[in-house]
Amino acid sequence: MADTDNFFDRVYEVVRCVPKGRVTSYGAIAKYLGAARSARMVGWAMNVSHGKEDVPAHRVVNRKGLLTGKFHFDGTNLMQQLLENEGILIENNQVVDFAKYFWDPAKELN
DNA sequence: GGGTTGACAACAG
DNA sequence: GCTGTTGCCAACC
Repeated sequence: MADTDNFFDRVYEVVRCVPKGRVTSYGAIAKYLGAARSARMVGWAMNVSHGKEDVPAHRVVNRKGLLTGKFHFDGTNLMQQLLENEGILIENNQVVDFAKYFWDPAKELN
């Protein structure tokens, strides 16, 4: 386990550290990992993290706060329901007051 | 070893 | 402001 995950494991760790009621963006995580231009890698990691309950992928949204990956979840609005359960309001597949709920690992974890 | 894909992001039109 | 294209890098076929 875990020798092939080095890049993903970093993502898991960051996402896992995201406090409840907060959301982060792929770019923020990627940038924290030193791969700011590789935000897609974060999304790929999320795909693998799908089977990991410790990785709240629903707290990870794109730069616009849009729930891009909600279609990848089991249900259609499962991701939204989870975020609402965290206390985050979602409207039109987008996080309300995204900037307020935005959690920057490079800043918070620093 | 090579080509395509991908839960994004930034720039150009 | 939105749509289209490019870039980036790792995984998948």
